[in-house]
Amino acid sequence: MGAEGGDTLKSPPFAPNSRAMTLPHPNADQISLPIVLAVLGDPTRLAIVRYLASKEGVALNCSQFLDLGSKTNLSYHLAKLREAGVTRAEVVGTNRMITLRRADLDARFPGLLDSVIAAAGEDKALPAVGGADEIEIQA
Amino acid sequence: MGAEGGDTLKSPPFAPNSRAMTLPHPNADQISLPIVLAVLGDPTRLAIVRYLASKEGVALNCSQFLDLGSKTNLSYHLAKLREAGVTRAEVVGTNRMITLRRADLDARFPGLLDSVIAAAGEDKALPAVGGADEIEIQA
DNA sequence: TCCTTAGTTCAAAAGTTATTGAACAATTGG
DNA sequence: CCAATTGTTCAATAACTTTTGAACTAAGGA
Repeated sequence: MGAEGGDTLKSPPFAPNSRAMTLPHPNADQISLPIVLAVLGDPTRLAIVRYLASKEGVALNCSQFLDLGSKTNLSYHLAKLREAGVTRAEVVGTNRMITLRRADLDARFPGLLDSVIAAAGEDKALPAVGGADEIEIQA
Repeated sequence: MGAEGGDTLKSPPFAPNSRAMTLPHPNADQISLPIVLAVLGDPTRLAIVRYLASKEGVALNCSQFLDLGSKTNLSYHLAKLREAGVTRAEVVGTNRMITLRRADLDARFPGLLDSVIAAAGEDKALPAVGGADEIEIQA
């Protein structure tokens, strides 16, 4: 991945967050540029971000991305995105409702997310989330 | 690095370019977003790009970056940047004159380079060329 | 309660990337 | 020509990252 991304799936260096119910996220000022770039530099994760951007305002659960990989593999990639500060995951029952951290990213790295999303939209080589059965749950 | 970057230091999938005198570069339409992001997601390479941006218009040779790593290591990172299409390296004598491929990057990914450079400029954790990162030991 | 759905964790295997030093090649200045 | 300068290549190794399946937890519905 390049930039050292911390522990991934180990004891969080982030918020207090004990006794599970929320997942660890960096706060805005802890978001690192090289880590964000490295995390976005993976086609699966870039495809996740592109899809999230295309549904902005809607919180999606992990199963929405099953076209992009196995359940286990998505769990891994979604954790990377969350730990890098690119996405936020809110626990709702057995679901993780996932959103882009647009405001935080725009504040830290103005223009970056927009240019990445626009360019990703043009990228024919990226894997895509197929337009089949979509169960969107409103925020 | 994430995105599959091709062979690196092997037979070029790019231009004809036989019998060394020019180095292999992708042309603009071959530049891939995930590969560029993955390549920029390394602190050393991001520092190289930041420094190139700070000297835009000037072609720098590899030795300029020696603060960021060993000669061999820089050769490796500069090859990655070149192969991803982020930089151009022109052979001039024993030197490789290195420039940012700003026009090509702006054409392919509008706004991306500017936002990365601006954000990298704010990043206190990145290694620096001008000695800002150096620990000076007194005699 | 039992079953299903949603997602995580673990450990192993595979694959990639980064770093190193020694050896090399090409150019240029003395 | 010789030596210095510039940078590449090679092979080894270290250090990650990604992918996988099996086992697991937690919540919610029948």
